[in-house]
Amino acid sequence: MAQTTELDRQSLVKIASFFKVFAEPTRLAILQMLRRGPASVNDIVASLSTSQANISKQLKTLYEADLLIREQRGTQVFYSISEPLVFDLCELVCSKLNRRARAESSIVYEI
Amino acid sequence: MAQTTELDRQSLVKIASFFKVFAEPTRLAILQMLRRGPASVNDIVASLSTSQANISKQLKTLYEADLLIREQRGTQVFYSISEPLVFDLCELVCSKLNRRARAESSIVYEI
DNA sequence: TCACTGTATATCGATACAGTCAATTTTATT
DNA sequence: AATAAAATTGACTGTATCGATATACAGTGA
Repeated sequence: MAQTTELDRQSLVKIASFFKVFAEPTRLAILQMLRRGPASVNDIVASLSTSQANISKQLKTLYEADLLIREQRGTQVFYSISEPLVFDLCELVCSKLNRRARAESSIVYEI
Repeated sequence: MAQTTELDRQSLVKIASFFKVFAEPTRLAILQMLRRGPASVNDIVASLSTSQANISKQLKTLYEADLLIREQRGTQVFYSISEPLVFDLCELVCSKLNRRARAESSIVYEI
């Protein structure tokens, strides 16, 4: 049974770093795309409007956060989501933003 | 029934901004403290090791993200957590980091 | 080995923001 | 009014990082 303790600074820094991974729209766009299934870097580049270099950089960030699986096939590299947590997290936030948005507009957030 | 749609850039930016609020250790420390109940700015300053001006600034960020309730009593201002989402979010992330950490150490993350 | 494709990295300009210090506002007290 | 206490705001600095361009690297086939 886990015990609730006050976290030291170092632990808070780690948690903050984890949230930071989700705190960029391009990375969220990548996650949104990968939700449909594995995709190569080129697939992702084709579906987003930013440079390949930038996609690669963001994929590295997501990968190092342990959120993605990397699989090389020939010259291509396929990425896929490794953590169901990704969906849970986004669902939580989206549902909150939806609740909030419903009061003002009809936009529905969903990843 | 909510319908799953691809989000446009603008929506992703909003979601990213929301995550960004959780992406700073000082703000997480404030949330951790407020978890025990409402506290004045001074209370928070006393329990954390940063300036009062900084605490004020971070409180403002949390407040504008709609995560805190602000209540003025005399010259003091009391803040408290307004969103159960805060706990859900942190629990999700902490449990993941705990799972990951257990393989390496005995640190237990909890907010 | 050479050329080609797919991916990763190096570097850089621009921007964002945490944190600090000083000044200011706000409320209560005398 | 004047003063004090509590909190906020503004200007500033240093750091981090997004996105872009150019380049390098890895794998494949001729």
